[in-house]
Amino acid sequence: MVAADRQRRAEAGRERTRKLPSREDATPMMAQYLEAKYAYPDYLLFFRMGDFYELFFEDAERAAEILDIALTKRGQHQGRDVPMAGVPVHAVDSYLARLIRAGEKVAICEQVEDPAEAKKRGAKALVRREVVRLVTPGTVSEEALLQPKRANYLGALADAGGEWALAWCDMSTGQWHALATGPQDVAHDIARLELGELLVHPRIADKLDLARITARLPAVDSSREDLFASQAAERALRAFFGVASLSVYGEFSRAELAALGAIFRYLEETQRSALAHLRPPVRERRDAHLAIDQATRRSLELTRTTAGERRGSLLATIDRSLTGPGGRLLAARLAAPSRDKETIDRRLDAVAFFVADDLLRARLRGELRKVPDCERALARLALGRGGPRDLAAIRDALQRAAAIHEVLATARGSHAGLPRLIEDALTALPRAGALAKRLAAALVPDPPSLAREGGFIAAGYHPPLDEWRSLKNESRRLVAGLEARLREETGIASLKIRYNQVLGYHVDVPARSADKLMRPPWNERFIHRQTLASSVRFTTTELAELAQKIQEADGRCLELEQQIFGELVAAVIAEREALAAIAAAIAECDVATALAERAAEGGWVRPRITEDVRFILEQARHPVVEAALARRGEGPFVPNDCRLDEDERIWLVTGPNMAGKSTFLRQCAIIAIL
Amino acid sequence: MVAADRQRRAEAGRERTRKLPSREDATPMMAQYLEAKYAYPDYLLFFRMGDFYELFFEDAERAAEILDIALTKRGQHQGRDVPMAGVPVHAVDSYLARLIRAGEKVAICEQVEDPAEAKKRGAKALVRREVVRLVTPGTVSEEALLQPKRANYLGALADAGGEWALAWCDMSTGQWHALATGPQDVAHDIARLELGELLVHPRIADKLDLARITARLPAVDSSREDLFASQAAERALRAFFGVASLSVYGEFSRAELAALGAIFRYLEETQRSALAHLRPPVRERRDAHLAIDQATRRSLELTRTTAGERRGSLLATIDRSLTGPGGRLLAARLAAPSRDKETIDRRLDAVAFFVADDLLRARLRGELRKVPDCERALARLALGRGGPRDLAAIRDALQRAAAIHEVLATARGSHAGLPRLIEDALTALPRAGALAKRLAAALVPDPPSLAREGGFIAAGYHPPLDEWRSLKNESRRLVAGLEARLREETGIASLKIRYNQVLGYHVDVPARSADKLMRPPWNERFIHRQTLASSVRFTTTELAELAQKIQEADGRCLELEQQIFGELVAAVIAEREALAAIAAAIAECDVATALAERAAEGGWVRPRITEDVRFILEQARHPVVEAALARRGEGPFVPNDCRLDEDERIWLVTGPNMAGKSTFLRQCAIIAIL
DNA sequence: GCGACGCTAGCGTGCGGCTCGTC
DNA sequence: GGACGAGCCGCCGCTAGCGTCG
Repeated sequence: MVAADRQRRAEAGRERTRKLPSREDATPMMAQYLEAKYAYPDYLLFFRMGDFYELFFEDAERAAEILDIALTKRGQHQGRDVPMAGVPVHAVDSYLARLIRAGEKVAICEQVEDPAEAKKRGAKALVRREVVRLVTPGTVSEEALLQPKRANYLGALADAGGEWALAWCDMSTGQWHALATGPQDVAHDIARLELGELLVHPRIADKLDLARITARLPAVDSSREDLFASQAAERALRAFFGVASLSVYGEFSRAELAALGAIFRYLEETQRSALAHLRPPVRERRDAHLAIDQATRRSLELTRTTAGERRGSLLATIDRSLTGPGGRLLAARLAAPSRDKETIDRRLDAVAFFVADDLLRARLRGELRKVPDCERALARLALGRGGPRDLAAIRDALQRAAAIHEVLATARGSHAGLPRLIEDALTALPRAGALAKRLAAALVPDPPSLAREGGFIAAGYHPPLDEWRSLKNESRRLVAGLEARLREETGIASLKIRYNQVLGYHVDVPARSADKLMRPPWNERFIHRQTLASSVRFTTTELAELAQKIQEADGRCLELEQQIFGELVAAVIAEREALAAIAAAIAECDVATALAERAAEGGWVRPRITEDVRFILEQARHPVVEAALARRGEGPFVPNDCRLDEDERIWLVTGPNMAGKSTFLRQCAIIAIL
Repeated sequence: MVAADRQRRAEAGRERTRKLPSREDATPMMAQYLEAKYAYPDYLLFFRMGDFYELFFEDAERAAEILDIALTKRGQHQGRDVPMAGVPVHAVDSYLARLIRAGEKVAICEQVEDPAEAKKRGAKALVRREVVRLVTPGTVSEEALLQPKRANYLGALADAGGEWALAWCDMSTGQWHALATGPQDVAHDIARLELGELLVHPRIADKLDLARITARLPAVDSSREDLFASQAAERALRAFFGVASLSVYGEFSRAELAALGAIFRYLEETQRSALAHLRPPVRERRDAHLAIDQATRRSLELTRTTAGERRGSLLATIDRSLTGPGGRLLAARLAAPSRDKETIDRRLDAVAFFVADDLLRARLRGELRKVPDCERALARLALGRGGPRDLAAIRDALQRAAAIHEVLATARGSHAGLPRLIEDALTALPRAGALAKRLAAALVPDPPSLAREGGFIAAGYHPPLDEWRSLKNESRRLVAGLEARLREETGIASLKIRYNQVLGYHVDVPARSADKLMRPPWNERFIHRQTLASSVRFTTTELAELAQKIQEADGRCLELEQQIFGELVAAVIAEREALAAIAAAIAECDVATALAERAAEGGWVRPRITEDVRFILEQARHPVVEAALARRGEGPFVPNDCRLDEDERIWLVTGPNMAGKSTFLRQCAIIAIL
C-alpha cells in the first residue's frame, strides 16, 4: 500500500505533465506560456499580461471554479479554443488568498522587461516573462494572506539514517525551529504547530499513515527527496549565516540539519529573493514543553474548537493581546506550555506584577495598541516586497518601543524593581535608536503602500530632492500663470491647461471657441493636436518647454525617492537583529500585560507551581464555558474543586451524560496548561 | 427568548429606517432617491441615472465592498459628500448575481418616462422614477443568476389555526407546489428543497428554532405576516387562474392556501409584472415520497456533499441529463424518491427500455443535447424580461421536440410498443405546431440577446420591414457611390467615407491631403469636423442628407422589429400550456435516457420493487465511492451483499473504525433511493 | 433689487469604442 | 499602411453657477 502510494505520487506528476497541451504550433505567446507551465506543472500559473494575470487551459477552469470568476477563451491552440480566466493585477492578493486557502499552489510569471524594450528587439518580439515566485500555503508573506495573530509555518520532516526531525519556519517573521522527533511523537508535534504546509521526506511518507496525521493541513508534499540532503544543507546554512559552524546556534543532529536545510532550500526555490530576515534556527528540546497528544489537544480546544473554528477556543477566550507578535507568542505558548518551573514562575511574576498595577498596565497597553507588526514588515522589506508603508511600520514600532521603555523605566523607580522578564525586555527596547531617528526624519506621516509612485520622502530630509521638488512646483506655477495669460489673450474664458499620459500638457478649449485658434493669427501659436466631441486640444512651444521641465523634475524626484527608499531598506535590514530583539521584547510585554488584563477581568488567582505530583484546584471555573454562559445571559458557572496528590492520584468521575463530566476534566487540564 | 427574537426583528427594521439620511434640504434628485429608499430600507437601491445604476450612502459602501468597484462621491447632502458607486446598465446582471450570492436584496429603480417628456414639464423637472422590481435570492429569473440544472425555489411556511403548510415555487419555470407539514416534518421538508429564500409566518418563527433549520438558506424573512392571509390568498389565486374554485387543482387546506398566497403576493410585490408563466399549483402528498430526515440526507450526500459542495454528491455522479428541465427533474426525484410501486415501475420500465436499445438511446440523446431550456425562456418572456434569443430557444425546442417525436414514433414501430411513460410524453410533443412554424419563419438563425438593437427578424417575414431594409441598403450603396465620386473629383485617392458612433458618417482624408479641402474652392463643400494625428474629417451636405435617410430607415426598421417582437412574445405566451407540457415531456425523456445511459456505463441492474419489507442486495457497489476510486486509479470496489427480510429485519454491523461500516450503510440507503 | 428662468460646464461609476504611437 | 498594445474619453442626467429678463 505505501509503495503503491509512492508510485501513485510519481505517476500523478508524470500525468500532470503529460496532460499539458503540446507545444507544437503554438503562437509565440503560447509557446512562452507553455515553457513556464512545463516547468511548474502542478502550480496554477498566473501569467502576467499587461494589467491582468491570466490563466489558461485547465488552470483557468480550476481557478474559475474556485474563485467564481468568468471562464472565457482566448485565441486557439492546435485548432481548439484556449480556455482563459484572469484577475486584474491590483486585486491579485485577495484571489491568491482564496486559492491558497483552497489548497492550491500558484506560480507567478511576471513581465521582466519593459514592453518598450521588447519593441526595440523587433516588431513581433514578446515581452520577456519569468516565473519570479511560487506562492504556497507555507511561504506567503503578504498581509492579505496572513492572519495578524497567527504564525504561518512551513514544516519539514526529515529522516537521516532512521533518526527523524521536524523543522518549521514562519517566513513572515523569519523565526525557525528544529526538534528531534520519531514515529511516536510526530503526529502530536505536527498537531501542535498547525502548519500551513509540510514537506516530508519520501522515506517517512512510506512508513507513516501520512493522510491521517496531516488530514487538516492545507498542503503536504512528500515527493521532494532532493530537498533533504543534510550535508549540503549544513554547507548552505553555514554560508548563509557566515559562520564556521552551526554549533554556535545549538548542537543540531543530522536529521535536524536535513529538515532545516529542506526548509531553507524550499524558501530559496519559492521566494527567488534574499532571505535576509531569517533568524538563526533555534533547537528545541522535547522536554521543555508539556506533551499533549493529538486527541487531547483536539478535545481541549486550545487554539481551535473541535469543529476547527478559532472562535470559542481557549485562545480566543483568553487572548487580550494587542500586537501581532504578542498574539503569536501567546498562541505558541498555549500550544506548547512550558514544563520548566523557573520559566513558568518568571512568566507568572511578570503577569502578577501587571495584575497588581492597573494604572501601569493601562498605560502600557495604551502604547502597545499603537505598535504595528514590525516583524512582518521587516520580513517583507527583506524579501524585496516591502513598501514605504512597511518602513513606516518600523518607524512607528521603534517610536513606541522607546515610549514603552520610558513607561517601564519610570515604573522601576516607583516599584521595588521590575520582574526579571520585563527587566530583560527593557534592555532590548532602546536599540536601533539611530535608525528610529533616520526613519522619523525621512518619511512622511502616512506613506503610500507602493514605492513606485513616490511621494513618501518627507521634505527637508534630502536637499537635492527638495530642490527638484521646488523646481517642479515652480514649473507648475508657471503653467498656471500661462493658463491665465492665454485666457486673457485669446478671450476664451474656459480655456484650460490639462495633462494626460498620451498628450502630456496641452491647451483645451471648448469646440465652440476652437475655430478661432485654428485660424490666423492664432494658428501660428496654437498647434492643433486633437479634436474631441466637445473640445479641441492644442500645444504651444511655450507650454511644451514647461512640460519638458516638469517632466524632467518629476523623473529626477522619482529616481531620488527610489534611491532613498533602497538606502532606507538597507538600513532597516542592517538592524535586523536589533529589530527582532525589540519585536520579541514587545511581544513579551504584550503577553504579560494581556494575561494580566484577562486575569483581572476574570478575577483569576496566581497558581503556585510545585515540582511534585500534587494538583489542587479550589473553586475552579472553565474559562470558555464561563464566557459562553455570560454571553447568553445564563446563570453563573458553578465552581469545582479538585485535589490530586500522592494519596489520590486517580479520580474516577461518574454521572449521567451531558452532566458535565468531560467539562470538569477539560477544566482541570486547561487550568494545568495556563 | 422567542418573543425577544421577534422584537429584535422589528427593532432591526426600525433601526434601518432610522439610520437613513434625513430628507430635509435634499436636492430634487436626492429627494426622489430618498423617497424610494425609505420605501425599501433593507434593499440595496439601484437608482437609474442615464446609463448607470447608482447607489448612494451606505448602499454604495456595501456594494463597493462586495463588488470590488470604486467608491466615490456625488454632490453633497446636508453639507456632507454623498458616497456613490455605480455600474453601467449593460453590465448589471453580473453585478446583481454577485450581490444576490452575497445574500443581499436589491431594489431596481428605473426611469419610467422619457427624459424628453420631463423636459417639457419644465427645465428643472426630473425624470419620473419608480421601483419596478425587487431582486431577491428566491425570485430571480435571469440566466446569469441561475444554475441550468438547479431549480431556484422561493418557499413560504404558513400557519393557519395551528395547521402548517409549506409552499414553494420555482419562479424561473413557473412550477409551484404545496405540502401540509408540521413541527416534526418541517426541517426535513426544507432540507429537501434547498430553498433560495424562505418566507415564514411570524407565529411559526416564534415557535421554531428557525436558525437551526434555515442555517444553510441564503435568505429567510419572518416579518411578513401580511403576506399570509388565507382568504385573500384564495380570492387572488382564483382571480389569477380565472376559476370559480381552486379545487380543480386539488383540495388545498387553509394553511396550504395561505402558503401559496404568500408566494403569489410576494411574487407580485417583487416582480411588478405579469406572472403569466405561473402554472396551477400542485398539491403534494407526504406519503408519495420516501421520508428522509435532515441528518440522513446530509450524510447520504444526495445532492451535496456533507461539506456543501455539489461535486462528489450522488447526483453529480449519476447525472447524465442533457437538458435543464431534465436535470432539474432528476434532482427533484433524487431529493424526494417516490414510494409508489406503480410510479417506480413505470419509470424503471422507461429506463430499461432505453438500456436495451443503445442505438435509439444515442439518437435521442443526440437530439436532447440540442434542446434549449425553453421553460426558463418562457418564464423570462412572460415576465417581460425575455429577448430574441429566448424566442429562438422556444423555436429550437419546438423543432427538437418534433424531431424527438419522430424518433420515438419510429421506435414504436420497430419495438413492440413503447413504455407507458414515454407514450404519454409522445402525445405532448407535437403540440404548438403553428407557433413553431411562425417562429421558424420570423427569426434569424442566431438572434441577439437584446431586442433593443433589432436585427433579429428574418428577411421575408414582414414585407414592410423588408422594404425599409432595402431602402437602408440603397442609401448605403449611394454612400459608396458618393465616396467614389469624391475621390475622383478631389483627386485624393485615399479619401474614405467612414462611420463611427461619435461623428456618424464622415469623409476621412490623410492629414497631408487635408489642406486642399480646407481651402477654396473645396472648403465651400467640405465642412471641417475633426482633426486627428494623421487624418482630417469632413462632412458635406450631400453626405449629411444620405446619413439622414439611413437613420430614418434604421429607426423605422427598429420600430417594426420591436412591434413584431411584441407580437411573437404574445404568441408564445398564448401557448404557455402546450410549451409547459412539451418541456415536461422532454424532461421525462431526458431523465429516462440519462439514467439508462448511467446504468449502461456502470453495468447496473434493474431492481425488483416489492411491497413487503424485504431489502435484498447482491454484489452491490456504492456509486460515488466507486467513481472516486476509478478516478484515482485505485483498485476496484469490492461489492457487498445485503439481505433484510421478515426474519432478519435488523442487522448489527460491527468492525474496526475506518473499515467501511458507514460506507456500507450509506450504500444500502442510496441504492434504496435510486 | 431680487426672484424666476435659461443656459451650460462639470461631474461620475464600468466599460465600449476610439485614438495614439510604434513598428 | 495595417496591426497591435496601451490608455483616454465620454456615456446621460443632474446640479451649481452665472447671466438675463421683468
